[in-house]
Amino acid sequence: MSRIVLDEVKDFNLEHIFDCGQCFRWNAEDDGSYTGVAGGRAVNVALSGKSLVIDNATSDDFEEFWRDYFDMDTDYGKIKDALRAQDPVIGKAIDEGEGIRLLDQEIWETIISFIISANNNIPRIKGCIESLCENFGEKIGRYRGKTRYAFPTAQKLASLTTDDLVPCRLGYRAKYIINTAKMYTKLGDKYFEELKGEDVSYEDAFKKISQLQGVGPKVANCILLFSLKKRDAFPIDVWMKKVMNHLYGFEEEDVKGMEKFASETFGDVAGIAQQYLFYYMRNKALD
DNA sequence: AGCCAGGCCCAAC
DNA sequence: GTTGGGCATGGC
Repeated sequence: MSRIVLDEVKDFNLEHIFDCGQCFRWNAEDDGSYTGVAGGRAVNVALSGKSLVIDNATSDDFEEFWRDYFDMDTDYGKIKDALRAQDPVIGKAIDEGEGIRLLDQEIWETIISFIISANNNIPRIKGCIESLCENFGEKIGRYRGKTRYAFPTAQKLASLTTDDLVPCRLGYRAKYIINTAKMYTKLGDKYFEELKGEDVSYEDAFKKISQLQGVGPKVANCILLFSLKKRDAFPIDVWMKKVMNHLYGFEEEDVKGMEKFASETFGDVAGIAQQYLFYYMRNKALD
């Protein structure tokens, strides 16, 4: 079984990366490593000292997929310094989740995952997604004692009815998923992939993604941030409302004010700031 | 037991 | 353009 090792990894903490709410298919092992599936590849990721070990991956896999997935070519140290310099308050949130990185996730999977996330809790979101994969995803093979499945394709989900999705316990989201699958296959992969481009603005991508059923402002911002490389996207959910109230004194209903503040203070890396803040609020026992 | 969860849709202002 | 009720399901 192949594995690859990267030395001298910086600004990289597995718990911070996988537990900051951006992804749902990674699970911690007893030894602190994480096992998950992305890009149709099942791997285990471990950090030993400053070395990142990706098990069940080749160097070709790394160059083709994992390098971008883990955003290895971005200097988070520089971003964190800039955020601290810009705002005195965010430092303690950064301290709490200093090893967060924004994963570059697949668009289709991210769209569906965050439609499922609406008015839902994280353990149940993960369960729904795994169920979707086991029922309708392509079998990848056995790895570490379990059969692993890819995320189901848009074509596959577009061919289903809400009755087919009953075992996944998606509730009222099932029809959104099927309608969005149909819309996605109609528009085509390319339509969405192009939204990743630096020449596509946040506003343009936001409007296009918001056409999908089940995608409101919050979900759209998550899709933009986690799969369309729009690092200025600043998703505001109930946890963000809490932390923005706690750290900055915003009224929890003042979403507009929070967005304005984020844009003015954190600028084109507002989404990265958002990740530190979200992680801080969810994991830190507040005073 | 009852409130809540990474909100959205849709109708009614 | 904004506001509010309704919403499947199950975690805690």
